[in-house]
Amino acid sequence: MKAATVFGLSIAFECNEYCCFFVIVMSVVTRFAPSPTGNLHIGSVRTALYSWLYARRYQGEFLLRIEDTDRARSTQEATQLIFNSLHWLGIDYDREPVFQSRRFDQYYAGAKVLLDAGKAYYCTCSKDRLDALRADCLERKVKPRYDNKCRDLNLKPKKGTPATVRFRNPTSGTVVVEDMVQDSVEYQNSELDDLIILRTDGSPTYNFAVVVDEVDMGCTHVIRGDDHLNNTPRQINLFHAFGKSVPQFGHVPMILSPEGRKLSKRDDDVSVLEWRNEGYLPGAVLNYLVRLGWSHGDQELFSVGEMIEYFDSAQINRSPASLDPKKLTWINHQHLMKLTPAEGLEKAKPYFDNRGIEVDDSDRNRKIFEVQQSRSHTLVEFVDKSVYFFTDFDAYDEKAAAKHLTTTSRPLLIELMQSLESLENWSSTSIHAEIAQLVERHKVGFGAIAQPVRVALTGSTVSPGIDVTIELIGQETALKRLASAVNWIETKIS
RNA sequence: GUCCCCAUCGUCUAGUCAGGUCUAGGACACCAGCCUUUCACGCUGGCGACGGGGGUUCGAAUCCCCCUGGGGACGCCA
Repeated sequence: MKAATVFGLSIAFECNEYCCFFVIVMSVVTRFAPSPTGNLHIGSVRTALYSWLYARRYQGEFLLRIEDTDRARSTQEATQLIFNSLHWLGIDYDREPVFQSRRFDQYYAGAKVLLDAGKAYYCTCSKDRLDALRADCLERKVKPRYDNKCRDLNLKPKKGTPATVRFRNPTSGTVVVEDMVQDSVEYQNSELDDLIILRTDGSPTYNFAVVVDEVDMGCTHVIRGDDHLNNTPRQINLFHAFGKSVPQFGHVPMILSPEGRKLSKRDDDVSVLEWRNEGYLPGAVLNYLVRLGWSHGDQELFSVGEMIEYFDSAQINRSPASLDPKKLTWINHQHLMKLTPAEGLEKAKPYFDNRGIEVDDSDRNRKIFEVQQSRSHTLVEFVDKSVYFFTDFDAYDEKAAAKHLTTTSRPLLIELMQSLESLENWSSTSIHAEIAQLVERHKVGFGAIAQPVRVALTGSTVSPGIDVTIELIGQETALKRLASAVNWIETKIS
């Protein structure tokens, strides 16, 4: 569909038959507009996902806008974090990102249009006066709002005189937000006041900048957190003042911490990149996030393609959802189990690198992933559980060694070592046959030999099937570790 | 304080708009059992919810009102 987006217009002009089709293709434009002031947290990522899904679902465009008008709080690092997070998740955007900090000319121009039309005015009220006004309102237990002191003064401040520009909000009537998620929400204009659109330093305020941006970027659908719902009537009035059509809004509820509290931006555990570090798969993170507040019947597991195919704003929940790390882990496990060995190995590579272990794409390594994937919830867990295939462990698990590395198991280990030494066809099948014979000869249970061997080879009592574990550890290493175990038992006795 | 939003198992949710098929379904987690050479996977079963009160109706999780609880907004932050 990318190609259609790029070539849509020219094809549309050439071919009448497809014209109508491409009008639909070009109609949806959504956007994600984070402010670069810290971690990109989970709630933001989910609104980005919903916007992206919506655009992809309707073959529209998805745009990125960095809201960095607050120079004091915006950072380069945070901007990079946004790019990295989206890139890791595979949430791609269709045009170059828009930076609000580079669009001040457009905001001035927009303000001038309103000023010239008498829809905005200069205000010379000082910050102190405004603060006092607000404090007074709070004291009188009424909604804090500007008292319109400068509204009809027709001020023309000279250069150098500090003045803000305010929007002349309608004083009567209602504004109805027709919302894709919240249905229609009605506000009285009397509840709204004349918001500042340009600060004394000339910079635009949020509610004004976004309206100019939505218009310039041609956004048709604005999907964002419901903390913006109360801003929406002001923005709608602004759209009207510009004589522009109002985009379709969709206000999605926030995401709460597992304890049901508001997520804090400072919390590291709410950053998606942290989830990457913990070994979660981007597809699984998307799957988890999409189900948080949205559903498609009883389906729990979605590929990205399915999300796009089924995503539907009508099924977005109106109530906030709490994060459940255990369900994330389960979903990640499910996605991990669907990976082919080659894919799994490739995705695990960076995590092996972190531990200084080199893994190439060999048949053996693929098989290691294959036998571990149902036992691992995350890539980190997979790597942690597989190190003994690559490097020798430092020490036996104390309890495991005490229980299984004993004088009783010693002869069995020695005997197995002998049969493995002469084994020509090194495969789990033939290894299994050797163990089976041993078990038969000594009239013991399979576990009587499997557990001591497991401890000898892996250091602990947990591993995949013992035959395949032996195979994958390799003949040379297996014999070496078996010998060490026998020695260990001897030194323990003496 | 004012305005706005929300409310089904511990959690994510289906069901709510078009009231009956809901003694409320699924999933995660938890518990028990089966499978089994350990750990997992898998399978079977169990525990577990319509916040409260009024209406409307033959019938309410579903519609209306009130209460309670939670959240948001009310910035020269975004």
